[in-house]
Parts: sequence; structure tokens; C-alpha cells
Amino acid sequence: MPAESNTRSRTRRAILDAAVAVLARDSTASVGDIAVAAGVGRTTVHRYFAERSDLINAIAADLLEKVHNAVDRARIDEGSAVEALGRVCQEWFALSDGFMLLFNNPELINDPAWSEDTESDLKILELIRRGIRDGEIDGSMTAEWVSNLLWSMLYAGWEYRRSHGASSHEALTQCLASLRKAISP
Amino acid sequence: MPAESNTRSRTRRAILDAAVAVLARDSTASVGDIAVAAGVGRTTVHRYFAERSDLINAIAADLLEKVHNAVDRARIDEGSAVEALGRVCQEWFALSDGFMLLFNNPELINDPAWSEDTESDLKILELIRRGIRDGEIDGSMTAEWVSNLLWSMLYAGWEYRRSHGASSHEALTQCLASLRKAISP
DNA sequence: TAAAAATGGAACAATGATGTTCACTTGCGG
DNA sequence: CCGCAAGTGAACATCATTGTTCCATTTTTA
Repeated sequence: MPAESNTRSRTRRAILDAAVAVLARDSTASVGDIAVAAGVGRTTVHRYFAERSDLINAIAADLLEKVHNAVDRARIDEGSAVEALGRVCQEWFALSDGFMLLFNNPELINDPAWSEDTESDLKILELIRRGIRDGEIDGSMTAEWVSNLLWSMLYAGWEYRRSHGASSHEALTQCLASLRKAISP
Repeated sequence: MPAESNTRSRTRRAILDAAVAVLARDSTASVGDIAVAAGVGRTTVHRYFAERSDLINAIAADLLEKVHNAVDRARIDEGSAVEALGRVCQEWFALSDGFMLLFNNPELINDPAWSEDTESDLKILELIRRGIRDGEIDGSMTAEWVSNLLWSMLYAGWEYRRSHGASSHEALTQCLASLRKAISP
């Protein structure tokens, strides 16, 4: 199959990005709202994603890829486990819109791609177990709980920024500090 | 005005409780879905709450009252601040459905009753400040951040129970332990 | 520059939720 | 045990969203 033309892939990206931004604020936004946000006609959106669910699925796939890339960039095999977790946190922190969208969109979480444990989830769990083995992370907690902690800290950081006007840097710093304290042995 | 008859207030409660339970799982559930869950005709729901938004507002008010009552029961002026925070956590943990509903219902959070800082929010912030003054809580964090931490820990606990099949007791225990570690000086 | 690709926008049918009315039961409560 | 408050379900109009089609217009690109 021929590669998608440049114009088409640019338009596709614009729609996808706008959809994430809009749906993160209001998960019930209409296709029309998304089209406006993307600076594109509603017809065009339907030309790229026939049904609303196709758009949702595309968002899920896109986010999944971003998550994977973030984990790669974090080089989780290098250095101490806690440091590596910090790097993952930092990378994921930038994906706030996508995750906010994921949180309050049951249909998204139930997407096959996000089934039980994504590849990235498993990598993080393994990283946490390494931290526990090395005595860097409190072994009285299950790896799953630590993983939950990480997510909820990210959430706290995003919320801190959103509702208290904290800068991203500020929020991330607090986030990381609290996570380190919470998981330390 | 005459007090509401027993039957009426019972029906009202049934609708309200069913609405919380249903909307916590799917925030877009129809009034019909709620009526079925409440074991009541859709017409009856509309008799109690003319519009959908009236029902939503009633839920908000109801939850707000539960939150207040929980804070009262926690006797936040007694004992150490950290112990008191623990009691609040424990009380609030039981309101999971309501909060889940609150989290992914923008229209609910924007309800006048939940404006900026509810009475309970202010009480908790004051409690946290007391903890910081008394040296029980790390003073390098703002009270607002600690408050956010508390919420995100609750969220982590609920999620741990939901997706990892942990018992309420287990989840709450982890929740409290991690919170204490995160906020300790 | 001209063909091809991409977009815009109007119009339309289908759908599902909402809110209202009404005539008909049900079942409390005095 | 009976009357009346309360609830039921059907029917109806309204509304917003969705998905589709068609044609004119703009933008790419060959």
C-alpha cells in the first residue's frame, strides 16, 4: 500500500491532537466540537474516521504508542530503579491530556489495546520489582500497589497544576519527591 | 411546608442511590438506565427531578452532605493531625462511588456547591497546617499539595481494590501507610 | 498550468435521549 | 377496608448528534 500523503497525515495528526485536547476537558464533546478545534470541517473528520468509535480507537492507539516511546526514552535499565522510575514519571507527566482522557473514558480503557497489562505496564512492574530486590523500594508493598501509587502521583501533579496554577516543573518536582518518600524502604 | 411523606422520601433515596451507583460506572448513563436501576419508572424519576440536571444537582448536594458528615465523624480536632487525617481518609474511603462520579463529571464539579473550596476542604487544609506547625508533616510541602496527595491516595486505593481485587481493608491500609510516609517530615 | 487530491459546507435521514401528558394501577395510611 | 397519594407504561413532540451524500472550492503536485 502506498504511504499516506503528507497533507493527509498532517490533517490526521491535527484531528487526533485536537480530539485529545478537547475530549480531555469534556469526554462527551461532539464530533463537531472536535472538528472546530482541529480547524477542519466535520465532513473531513468523518472522512478520516468513519465513526466516532474509529476516532476513539485511533486515539487509544496513538496514546499507547506515545507511552511506549516514553518508556524507551526513559532507559529503564540504566541506573538505580528509583532513578529510572523518576525518569518514566517525567516522560509520562508530559502526556497529561492523553491520560486525563483515558481516565474518564471507560470505552477507551476497555479498548483491546489497553486490555489488562500493556507491554509498558509489565516493564514498569519489572522495574519496580528490581527496586524491591535491590532494597531501594519498600518490600512491604506489592509491585502493583507501587504502580498504582505512581499513577496517582501523576494525577496529583496534574491536578495541582490545573487547580492551583502551579507550573509544570513545580508540580513534577512535588510529584517526584512524594513518590520517592512513599516508596522508600 | 409539610414534610415529605415516608414513601416519597424512600423513593427519592432509592433514585438518588441508584443514580450514584449507575453514574459512577458510566457517567453518560441515561435517565432510563437510572430508573431501571432504582426499580422505578422513568416517569417517576422525572416527577422527582424534572430535568437531568436537577438529578445531578441533587446528587452533588447529597454527596456534599455525606462529605461534611464524614469530616464531623472524624473529629479532626482531637489527637495528632496525622491521626486525624487518617480518620478522615478512612471516612472518605467509604464514599468511593460518589467521588468516582465526581471525578469524571465536569458538570458536577462545576456545581456551585463545589465551587472553589468547600467548608470541608478548608477544614482539611487547616488540619494539614496544624500538622505542619506541630512538625508532624513535612513543611517543605504546601498544604494544598498535601491535600492533593490525600485525594490521589484515595484514588489509588479505590483503583487497587477495583482492578486488583484487593479488599477494602487491604486497600485502605496501603493507602494510609503510603500517605503517612509521603507526608512525614 | 492542469489534473488530482483534499476540503468545505449544505442538506438529509436515522437515531437515541429528553421532557411531557394522560389514562390506568398499586398499595399506604387513616 | 376504602380513598387517595403515588407509581406505571405508553404515546408524543423535541432536540442534538451521528453518519452520509453531493457538489463547489481550494490546495498539491506532477
